[in-house]
Amino acid sequence: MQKRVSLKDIANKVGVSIALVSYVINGQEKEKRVGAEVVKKIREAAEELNYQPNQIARSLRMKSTKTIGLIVADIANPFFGHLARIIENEASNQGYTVIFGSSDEDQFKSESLINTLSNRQVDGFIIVPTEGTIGQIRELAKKKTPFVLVDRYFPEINASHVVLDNYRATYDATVQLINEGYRNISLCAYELDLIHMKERIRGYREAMQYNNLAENLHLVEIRPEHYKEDIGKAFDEIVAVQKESRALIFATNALSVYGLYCIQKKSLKIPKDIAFFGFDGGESFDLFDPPLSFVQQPLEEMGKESFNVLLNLINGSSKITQVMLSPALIVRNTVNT
Amino acid sequence: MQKRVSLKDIANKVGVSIALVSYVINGQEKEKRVGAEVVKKIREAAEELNYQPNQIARSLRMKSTKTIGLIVADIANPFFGHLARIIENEASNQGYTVIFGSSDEDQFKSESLINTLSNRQVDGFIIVPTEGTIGQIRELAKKKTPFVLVDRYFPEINASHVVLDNYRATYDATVQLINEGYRNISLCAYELDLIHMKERIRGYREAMQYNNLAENLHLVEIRPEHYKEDIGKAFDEIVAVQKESRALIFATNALSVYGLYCIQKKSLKIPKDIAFFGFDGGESFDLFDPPLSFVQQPLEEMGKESFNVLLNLINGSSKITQVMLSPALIVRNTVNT
DNA sequence: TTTGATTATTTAAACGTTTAAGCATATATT
DNA sequence: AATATATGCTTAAACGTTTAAATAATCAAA
Repeated sequence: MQKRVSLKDIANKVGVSIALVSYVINGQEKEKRVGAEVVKKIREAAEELNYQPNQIARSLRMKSTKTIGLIVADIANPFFGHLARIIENEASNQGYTVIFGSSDEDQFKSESLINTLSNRQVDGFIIVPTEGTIGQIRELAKKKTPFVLVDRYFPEINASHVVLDNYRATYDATVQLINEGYRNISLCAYELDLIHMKERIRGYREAMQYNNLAENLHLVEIRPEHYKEDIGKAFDEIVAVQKESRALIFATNALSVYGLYCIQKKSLKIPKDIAFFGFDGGESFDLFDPPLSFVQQPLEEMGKESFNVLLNLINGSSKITQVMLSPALIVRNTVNT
Repeated sequence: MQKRVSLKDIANKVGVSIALVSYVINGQEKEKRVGAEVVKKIREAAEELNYQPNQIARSLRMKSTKTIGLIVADIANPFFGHLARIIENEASNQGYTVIFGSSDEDQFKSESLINTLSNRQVDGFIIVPTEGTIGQIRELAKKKTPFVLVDRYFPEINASHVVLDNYRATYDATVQLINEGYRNISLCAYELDLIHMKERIRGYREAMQYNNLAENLHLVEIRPEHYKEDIGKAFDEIVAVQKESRALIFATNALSVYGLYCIQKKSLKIPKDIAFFGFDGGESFDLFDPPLSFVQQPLEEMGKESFNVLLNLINGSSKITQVMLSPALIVRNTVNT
């Protein structure tokens, strides 16, 4: 790394003090009444030396890094990748950069990430919180660190969040299937103590109950670490027990994709043998023949909104903003079409 | 943001100088001969006040931020998302954090990203370079900024890189299809002035020539901004002209996925009507019936290797390391199976 | 011709670290 | 007893900015 040029270098070259150079570089030559001649010389010297400000020094002095920390479950997961991309764009438009980390749904990794990023003095966090991290989030709130939770949140904590209306997502999907004539509708969800999952389960459950299908309620709870095994078992059971009017709703994208894989393996046809309702888009859903139905999350809104809420907090607002975004049903493989 | 505790706070509490506290915090109490009693007091105070070092201040002083900049084409693209994830892990293991940015294959965004991250004093870069950015890369080299190019590189620049053996990837895929008995083999690639694409095209071309199929050579060049239109046209042409023994190789994942979409739309059956060879894995390839063949990139190696090469450069090595990784063919939908 | 205001510039502290150098004091060596 | 060495701690500069305050120079008003 070659030595970078600093304000001092410009000051020396022009023969003025560092302060003047700083004023000019920051466009404060008017307020600070810098002489026209000097302004010109400083500008030229900066240009000539190709001066680039040292953000680290500036951050130290200003106590603001113009950097946010983004903690997702896994950046390799396209859902979070997309979200990250949208947040990155929004941040960049506002002069912020993003440091990211993947928690892997592990509370210890989450804790270590929060610490690392805090020590790097990020101005705020956007966090997809993981099971068991409620204490960490509480701690952030206690320290008055600006942060926004996305995708999931803790109802016990009064903090800003931007999430999907998960209840409505599965409720609507279930009703859609009921309207299409299905009766044996199962929901495949993670066994997870996080509100978004609980809500998705509740949406399904209530939709079934309100439509007098309580006795057909069939909730398949999948252990995240054994999802392949558990989904496999669930299929065996469904195929053995339900003989007709079968439909399957998946509560996450990963579950949907592996579910599809099983459906293929068992040579079941969608929607003839079993109807399918996935979560989040994905290339496979379009490629299927016929294309598959799924719950679509408003990712763009989710990303933009979460950054903007965070920005407000960073700028000193203490208003807590809780946003619940509406899902959209992309309905395609109905028996009727 | 609550005021964070600094070395000074600890020093005041214990009643010693800041220097002593720094020594103890950094585990230098032996070398710097700090009294046992004082060490204990400082440790206790640090614990009690929950001291967390300010990395920004440390960075300024040490001229090292323990941060790297990662510039990919698009973090939302699962290929880059995975790569980012692997790099993130590797970096984290070595005490580094990652600031990322997506260039969108746009040279101006790339330039602005490089500048922003440089000003944030990243210790080095991992870059997936974009068309037209050779000047920016040259500039980095000139300034002796540590960097590693991944996925693509510029043969004109003597710098470290970690890439796939792209020539072999398409060469092997082509030969595989020839061995399966296909004769009318087309390659669908981007019209792009980047070495990885050129090499993929060359691999296909030479495989055809060496097997006396030069007259069947059919290269479909897709304009990145009009890929849907161009792929559509290509299909019309292929279906119209080639009547039998048809096979299609795609030079990137995105092309593969949209290609699949077209194949579905045209109700072509794989491999009966047309054989398929994709690039990079992807959930859809497994879900297809029968599962699809593709060229697999050693992502794990690519990520780890690129970070380690970068780390060497950061640590002062001036050795240029150029790594070419071998692709693997995942062969599945052959006519023979 | 002093005073006051205006204009242009410098000084210096601060942000939170790290670390070389200096300064006491105690202990060991001759 | 004088000197050398070891021990324990402090001082202060440095990293590259920002910015309030001080200073100096110029000019206008009285």
